[in-house]
Amino acid sequence: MLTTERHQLILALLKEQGTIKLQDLVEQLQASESTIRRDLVQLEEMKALKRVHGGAALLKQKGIEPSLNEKRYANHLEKQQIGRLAASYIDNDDCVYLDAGTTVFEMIPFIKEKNVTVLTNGLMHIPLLMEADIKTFLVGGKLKVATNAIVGSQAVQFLSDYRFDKCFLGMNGIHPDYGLTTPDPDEALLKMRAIQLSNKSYVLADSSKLYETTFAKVAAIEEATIITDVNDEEAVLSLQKHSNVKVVTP
Amino acid sequence: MLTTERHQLILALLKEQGTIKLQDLVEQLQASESTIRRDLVQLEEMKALKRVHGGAALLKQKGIEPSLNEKRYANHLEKQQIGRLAASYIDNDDCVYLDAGTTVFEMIPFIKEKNVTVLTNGLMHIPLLMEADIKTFLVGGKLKVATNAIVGSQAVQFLSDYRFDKCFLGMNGIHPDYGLTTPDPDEALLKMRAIQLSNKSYVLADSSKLYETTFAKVAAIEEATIITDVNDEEAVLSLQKHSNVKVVTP
DNA sequence: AAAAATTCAATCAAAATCATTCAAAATCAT
DNA sequence: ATGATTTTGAATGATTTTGATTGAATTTTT
Repeated sequence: MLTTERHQLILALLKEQGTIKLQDLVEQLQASESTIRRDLVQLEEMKALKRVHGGAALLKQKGIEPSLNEKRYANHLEKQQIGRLAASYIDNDDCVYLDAGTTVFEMIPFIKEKNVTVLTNGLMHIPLLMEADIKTFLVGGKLKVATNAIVGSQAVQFLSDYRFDKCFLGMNGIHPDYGLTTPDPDEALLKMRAIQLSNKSYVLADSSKLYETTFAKVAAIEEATIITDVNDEEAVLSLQKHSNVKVVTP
Repeated sequence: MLTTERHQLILALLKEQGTIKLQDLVEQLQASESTIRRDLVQLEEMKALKRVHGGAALLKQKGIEPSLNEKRYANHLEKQQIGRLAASYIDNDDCVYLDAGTTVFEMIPFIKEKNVTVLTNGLMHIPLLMEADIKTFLVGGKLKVATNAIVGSQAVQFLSDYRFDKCFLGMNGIHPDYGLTTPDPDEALLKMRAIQLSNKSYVLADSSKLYETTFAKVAAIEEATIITDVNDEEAVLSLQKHSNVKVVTP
């Protein structure tokens, strides 16, 4: 195996798992311990990873990919289906805003229309957007480490210079009375502004978020189309009295 | 087989696989090792691929860390020393601009002062900045895939709302007559604006960039302190007549 | 706190790959 | 047909990478 290939594999495995043992690398790459040690030394020099006793770990990259716990989350399939349906609402030549949600992340590989322009505040989306050859703009502002998202007043102001055909937002609470809510006030401001600037707004949320409420109000429930999965038919029917709800099924 | 045919086949195989061994090419093209080596040398000269030990790789592979796309971590040790000296110019509470240069990347781990705020347009810097717990803002604008940098008029405008104690810039050409230059006009505009908005400007460049000129003018040479390594003592002395030059030695 | 186990870096020989050189073969121009 | 030029493949010495070994360092266990 070429050295370059080994390095790429090492980083791919590391991205999956967050940390990895040297012995695991020896087995999976079918190379000697000495070779893997040299590889890790070189990758550390290039600041692509950091060495720990017995192996290697990713640099602190919270949220670069959906958190490892969340990636293993039972709702992953549902999120993919929500993502697929969401992407189907995008047309050729659309300008869309994608916020930093994990379900929004799932929709990116399904975006197949031509000449789509994306503005996003989610750094975790960048590799997929590049992979999909989608023309991408990034919101400017403060980096929020916990979610690898761009937030803050500068971000809101940056956003205000644009308009979108559609926006796609993650949300943590969707309630007929309390509206659309999210835990973080900074992100709530951005989501609110994105809705104001878009012709159509979509909220992507799995059913666990329905009839939940979190800290910061984003908008009234009527202001966005909810894309969710089936959980409780009655609950969805009840929600539909207040909002346009699109449901995916497994 | 005609040389041209072989070249096309080599590139086709490479597009499929991302990397390929020289021995595989010998087998698949039914040509000698010497011939294939010459082919790879020529294709590299044409910048159609890059050679790695034992074979070849695509120049830019989607999803691969930008820092891994260099054949060897070119001038790595020198860049680290330049980076270390550059970081030593940062004081507590400084607001600094870091552009998307590879030598600028090297300085991040050496930033130890307290309460430093960084604004950057280089996405490759994000993991290191997070690792170093540095308060980070990101420029807003268009994503330039080739360098993983934010560029464009929006980026220049975003920058214009800030001021910096210091800025640290990569540069490809440093010449007493033609000034500071870089290949890409979009990036040149950003660098120019950064210099205008900073109390002190530093250019980080290894000696291979001295007395070189590239396409787009950024500023006159007097407008920044050059941080470089020793290459030719006379050349450095001559440069010092025009600009403040700081030299690192191995 | 000490011993045992595990992991680490350094070193070195072997293997693999590299660039250079040169003669032979193939192609081109006259 | 012939001489000139280009391309090819083999040989050789130089360089790089790999894997094994060993003593040192670190972590785990008692």
